[in-house]
Amino acid sequence: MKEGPDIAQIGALIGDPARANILTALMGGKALTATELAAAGGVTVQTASTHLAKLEAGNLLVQRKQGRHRYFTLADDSVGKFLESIMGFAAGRGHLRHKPGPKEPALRKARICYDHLAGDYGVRMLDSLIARGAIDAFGDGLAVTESGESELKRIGIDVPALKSSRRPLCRSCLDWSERRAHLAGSLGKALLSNFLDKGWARRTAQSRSVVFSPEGERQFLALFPTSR
Amino acid sequence: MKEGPDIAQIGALIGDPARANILTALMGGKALTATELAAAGGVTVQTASTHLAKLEAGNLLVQRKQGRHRYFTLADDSVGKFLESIMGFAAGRGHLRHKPGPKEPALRKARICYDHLAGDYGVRMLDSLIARGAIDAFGDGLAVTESGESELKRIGIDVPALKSSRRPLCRSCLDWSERRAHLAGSLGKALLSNFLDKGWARRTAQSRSVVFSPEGERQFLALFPTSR
DNA sequence: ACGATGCTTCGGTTAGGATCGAAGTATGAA
DNA sequence: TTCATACTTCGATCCTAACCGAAGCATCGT
Repeated sequence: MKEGPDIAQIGALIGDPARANILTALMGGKALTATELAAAGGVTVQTASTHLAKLEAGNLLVQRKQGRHRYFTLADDSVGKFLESIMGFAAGRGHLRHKPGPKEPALRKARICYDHLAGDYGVRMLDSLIARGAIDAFGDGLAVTESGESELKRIGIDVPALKSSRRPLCRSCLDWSERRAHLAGSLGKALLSNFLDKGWARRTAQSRSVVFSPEGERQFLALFPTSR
Repeated sequence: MKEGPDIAQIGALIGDPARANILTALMGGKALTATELAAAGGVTVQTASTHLAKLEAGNLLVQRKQGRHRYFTLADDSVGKFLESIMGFAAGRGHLRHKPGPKEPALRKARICYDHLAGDYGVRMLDSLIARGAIDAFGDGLAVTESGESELKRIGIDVPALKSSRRPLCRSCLDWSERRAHLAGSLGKALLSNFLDKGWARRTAQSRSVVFSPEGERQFLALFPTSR
């Protein structure tokens, strides 16, 4: 009858629309204040405050006080991974929004998934890396090949340094819009940072979408050609 | 503001205790009737009926009419995979039941995770297969080696036949009680079926736990020794 | 045809929780 | 010190949805 962990608690936390919107907003990876999250959730600050307290009690969020602001972030990347998996599941089952907003196309093209690149461009990047043999796809898992390591070095990614971190180097992450895998893990994070540092793309203030500059887009597409 | 798929709908479905218990019961992999699920959820049949209708509308369940019975199962193995991931997350965050029931130890030792073996024994089996080189662990992914293929053949598993199915041969599945990976995928399913067919173990009627016979346990432990 | 079983639908009750206005606390700026 | 901003807590309202009793279908056995 009552077996295993209590999934109802977590489900209930995600089940409220305001909280779901708050969590979705935090998937952008940026720390946001309570007021910003209230706007994201479509509720007043009082209401948002209680929601944030509940999410924090449920260990989904952590807060960092800074002056009179309180910045909230997802508790760790396992939460982000977890939420993205729900989104993938939801998208695959037709649990889509009634009204796809104007920002939808931009989101499908390129967006941030916790700390790495997702959307069409994210999928394209991983496909391209696999096609050229820089990354080996082994069942569910991914691994950088030797040739891939030197290739990434040319782009400006120090793979051995990334390996030393406790976090997995490569992980595949199911993309809710494309329904295919994109690259997560410390390498995925490093690649996105790389693009942002080079000025190829920038994060938008309000949304999770990533906007490429014309030149950046050209470079990106040249670097990661489609095999077909 | 409103970006991406609607995770709130799914969260709400899982968020009700009765529904969560129903889903947990169905993780056993067996098709269950509405009446049985009512008992699992701790509610009357009327209430369970409305819950089941909602879960079906949310594409989490499918029903199969058979005479005057209606058998419910999880919609497909992606639902099982998804739910197990929530359980893993919940277990890791201390969202455990207040009262660990008397069946808990049995569940931790060996239980069914949708269609394959989980718990201590499930983890032990995968560890042992990896340690002897029958399965290669490659980042997140798993793959059967050539020597593993012939070894499994001796046990009675036809790996090439399993490969022909669309379903992945090996997948790692995070175990909520052990917090480590066990073997899922068509191979995981085949191994469990194999043990059941041989009479080494049997599924229990009410619970997800798997009970080994004394002789079956001896055989299993001999076949999958711990490396330490 | 008849009753028994399995399940669903209807109606009405109840409880939990989401919500916001208003007041209270903390931090920073002037 | 005084005011403004950021956030939380309190109190009260309101609404959804979970729940069960009772009645209604559907299917099986005899």
